[in-house]
Amino acid sequence: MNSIKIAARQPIDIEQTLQSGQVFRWNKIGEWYYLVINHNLVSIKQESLEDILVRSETLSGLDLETAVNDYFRLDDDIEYIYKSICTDKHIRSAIQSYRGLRIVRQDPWECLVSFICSANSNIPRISSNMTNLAAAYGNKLHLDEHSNYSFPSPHQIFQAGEQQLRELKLGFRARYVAAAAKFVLYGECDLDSLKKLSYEESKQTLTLISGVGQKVADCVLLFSLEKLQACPVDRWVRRAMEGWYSIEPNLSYEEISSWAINRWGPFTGYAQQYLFQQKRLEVSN
DNA sequence: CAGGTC
DNA sequence: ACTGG
Repeated sequence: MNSIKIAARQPIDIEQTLQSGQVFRWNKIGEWYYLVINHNLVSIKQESLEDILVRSETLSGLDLETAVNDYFRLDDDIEYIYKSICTDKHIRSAIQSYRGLRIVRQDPWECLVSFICSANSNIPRISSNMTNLAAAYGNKLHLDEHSNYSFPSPHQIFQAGEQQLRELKLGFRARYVAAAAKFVLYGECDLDSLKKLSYEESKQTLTLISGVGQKVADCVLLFSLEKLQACPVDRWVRRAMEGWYSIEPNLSYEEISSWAINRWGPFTGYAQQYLFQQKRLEVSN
C-alpha cells in the first residue's frame, strides 16, 4: 500500500468536485473517496481545503502524485481563475459557496460515453449506466477490501453490441454508445489527439459522432480535452442565464454559449460549472 | 421530470 | 423515442 500527502497550495474540494456532475463512477466509504484514475483504483481523503491524502496499490510516489495532480487539475491557478471570472454577484456567490470545486481532466473515452448517456437523463441514472457498463465489461481492480472496475475500451463496448447495452438500461442511448465505440475503434477519431486541435476543430470532429450534439461535445471538451473555454449549456445553465443574466428564453444554444465565452473568456468553463452547481443545488434547499 | 439528440 | 431515480 502506497500513501502520500499532496499539498495543493490552493483550494481543492474533493466532495464538491466529484458531485458536480462531471464524474459518475466514484464511491465514498467513510471519509475516503474511491475512484479509478488511469486504470488504477485510488482512494482520497480530504485533510484540509488545500491538502489531501492519497492511497493506491498500483501507483506510488511521483507517479501517484502526478496522476492525481493531472486528474484534478491541481496545476490550475484557481485563485487567478476566480479573479478572471468574478464579473458579478452571482459568480461571486457561487465561488464563495463552492470554493475548491475543480474542473477535472478525465479519460476522454469514458467522458464521451458518460455524456452520451446524459441525454434526457439524470445524474443518478447516468451513474447507474456507467457503473453497469464497467461491471459488465471492465477489468476488476482492488484496493483494501474494496473493488471497482476500469472503464471498458471502445473494443470491449463494440463487442458487446447495442442489444446488450440496452439490457444495461441505456435505453435509446445504447445505439449512440455502440456507434461511438465503432467510430473511435476504427480510427476515424483518436480522442486524445483532439487536445492538439483548436476548440472549434475538435468540437466539429466530436459532433460527427451520432448522439453527440453541441452540449455533449462541450462537456467532453471541457472535462477531458482541456478546452476550458467550452461552455456546456444544459437546462440548469440555461435557467441560470435567464434568471440571473436576463438572457432571452428563445436564444439558441450557440447564442448562449458564445455570449458566455464573450463575457468570461478563456475560463468560461469554470464559470459555467459554478453557475451549474449553484442553480442545481438551490432548488433542493 | 431528467447535464439532449436525431 | 426508453425508463428509472
